[in-house]
Amino acid sequence: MPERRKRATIREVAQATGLSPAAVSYALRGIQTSEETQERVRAAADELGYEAHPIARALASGRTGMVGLLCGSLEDYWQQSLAVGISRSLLARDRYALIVDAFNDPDRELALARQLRDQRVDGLIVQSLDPSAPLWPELSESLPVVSIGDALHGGRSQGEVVFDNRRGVTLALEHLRDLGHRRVMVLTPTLDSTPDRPADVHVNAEAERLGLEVRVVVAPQSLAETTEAAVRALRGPDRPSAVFCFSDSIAYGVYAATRVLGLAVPGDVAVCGYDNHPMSALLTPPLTTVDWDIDGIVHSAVRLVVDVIDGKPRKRRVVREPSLRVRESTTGA
Amino acid sequence: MPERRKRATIREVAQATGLSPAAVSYALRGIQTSEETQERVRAAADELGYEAHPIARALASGRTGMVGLLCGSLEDYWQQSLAVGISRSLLARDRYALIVDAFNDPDRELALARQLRDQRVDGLIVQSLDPSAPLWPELSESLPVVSIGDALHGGRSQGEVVFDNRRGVTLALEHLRDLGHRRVMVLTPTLDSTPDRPADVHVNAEAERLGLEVRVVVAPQSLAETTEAAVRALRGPDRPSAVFCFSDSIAYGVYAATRVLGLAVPGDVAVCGYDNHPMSALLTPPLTTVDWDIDGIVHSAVRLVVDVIDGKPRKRRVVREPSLRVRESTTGA
DNA sequence: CCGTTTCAGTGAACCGGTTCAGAAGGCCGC
DNA sequence: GCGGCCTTCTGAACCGGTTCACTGAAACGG
Repeated sequence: MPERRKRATIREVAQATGLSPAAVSYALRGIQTSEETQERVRAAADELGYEAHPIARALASGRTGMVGLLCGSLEDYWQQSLAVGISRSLLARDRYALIVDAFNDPDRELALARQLRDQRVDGLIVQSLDPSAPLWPELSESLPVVSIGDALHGGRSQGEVVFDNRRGVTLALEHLRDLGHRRVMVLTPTLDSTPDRPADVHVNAEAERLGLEVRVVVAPQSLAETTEAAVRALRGPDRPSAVFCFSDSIAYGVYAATRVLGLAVPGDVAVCGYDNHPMSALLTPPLTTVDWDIDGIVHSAVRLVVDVIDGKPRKRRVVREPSLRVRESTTGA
Repeated sequence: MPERRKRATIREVAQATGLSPAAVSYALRGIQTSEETQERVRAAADELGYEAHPIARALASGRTGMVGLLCGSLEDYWQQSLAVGISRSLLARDRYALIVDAFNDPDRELALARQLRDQRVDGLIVQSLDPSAPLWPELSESLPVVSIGDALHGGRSQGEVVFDNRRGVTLALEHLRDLGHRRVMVLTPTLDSTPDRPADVHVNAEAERLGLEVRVVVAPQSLAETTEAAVRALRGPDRPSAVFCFSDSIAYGVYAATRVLGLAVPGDVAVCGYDNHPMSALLTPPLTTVDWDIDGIVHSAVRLVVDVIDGKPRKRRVVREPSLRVRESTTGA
């Protein structure tokens, strides 16, 4: 085990400048001291190679400079991008992200939330699997919690970045209707308990409004299973003329199914996705999909949590609107 | 700003049990105390809702339980998967990853490495942009450093997970030769300073050995530019019969180029990638590519760094071998 | 039976900052 | 000339654990 080089402490800087440790502490943070003293302290600190010890600072001040990021599942491209973006964005604000993955297990999610609190993160960004869990209100009282995707029920969390999924559904279905489709199949990850994608309710309402005949089908997790399910659904004589998938990866399964069945996209069946995965532009044909502006979401979430941590009053709730990326999987070449 | 609920300290547990704080500290870690005392202490701790304070522990013991992960660029799918995997793997060992992104800037990389050291991470996993930087030897002396992808020059880092890229090149080129190709174009991200993908040197040597005529072309960063470059390269009369891309995303650009030019894959031109991005199996046609077993790499790196931190003697160097995923982009349907 | 180990537990120092109450000095107005 | 206020700085407590040197007692060995 390598030996850590001993670094200068604040007391040594104090000794070098003839000041008290307290004065040095203040001076280094630029408060409660004269310009001249600050200058002198900085010089001495540089001289000695002094660097603040974040751990000691955290213990004394109660803030760690770390923000917990609790993800439902990092398997998911979407959450992965979010995690990476948030990590970068926090770093730009001199904070670190502690990224943690619940592996799609709500129990584990709650355990990890506690664990992060015990790690003394300054705040928490969470895209919850189970926003109604009783832990959230409790947690929100002891540290700033910002939720992404859906408000945490019951707890008045300190911030929310909400996706307007209804708008996303509307965009996709209107697009399909405008292209003349009447019979649309909707493939959704799960029907219930995906609070951020309330497919069943809103899809049916919108379909009614637009005069569409929809059939909602649950897609399994894996690509292979999704492909099978799509093959079954597209084989019958009452094949829909368009498929709306509630995630791009489901759409990939549909693409695979069309290959199996020898169907042309969009000639025999139009396909519309949800997420705008970068890969979706590269498929043959490129996939029409609902785009979510990840950067904007990241920015909102980080800004919310940081402002709450810093005690700045902030708008508590940000709603992000999706847009539709129209490509050839619905319009043809 | 929400008020943090005050939690029980070790001294309160000591008071409750009539022991000294030191005894409680020992008992909770199961050392230096009798079974019976440990039991009593645990009971009292549960009673009081005591949870260890990681920050205080870190300050006193000098270990934070955090491992820094320094990535060259999280833009890259490859590094993103690695980061996510490492983060999960560390979590499973009760440690946290501090993920940090250098945005492809070697200077920033070094600054971040220092910053992580100052954050007192217990160890560092790094996929360096610049393994020859003079900082590495210095850093390796003050904390465990494990490099992924290429050994850190000069510094005897505490561990290395090395990719056998030569083997990857060999696999791909042999595969193409076996299919009868003679004129192969190689698309590589950059010629120099990609130590983990020493394309130019080894490609030429292997091509010679296999009797292939290769042309090495540098692919730009973005997909659009890559597509343009590929269009230019594939348009001329001396079009190669196969393209070997040093990353799957470059291959995506080649796919786009073949669409522009109306070329059939693999009929007019066979394409082989490198990385085995999950999406590559979904393209039309599915992409033949060199696969790297990310889980294995993750596991090796985490194991190395954790063992060094824990002072366990370990094999210092692990070499990972790639395998070839043969799909239709070279063999046809 | 007495000297030597081992074991369980104690007290105090320590990790390296922050923060609070208070003191010294300078400046102000009256 | 004096009370009051502001600025700058100090001393000491504190954050909440860990660890080291040491003690008393029990176990052990010859």
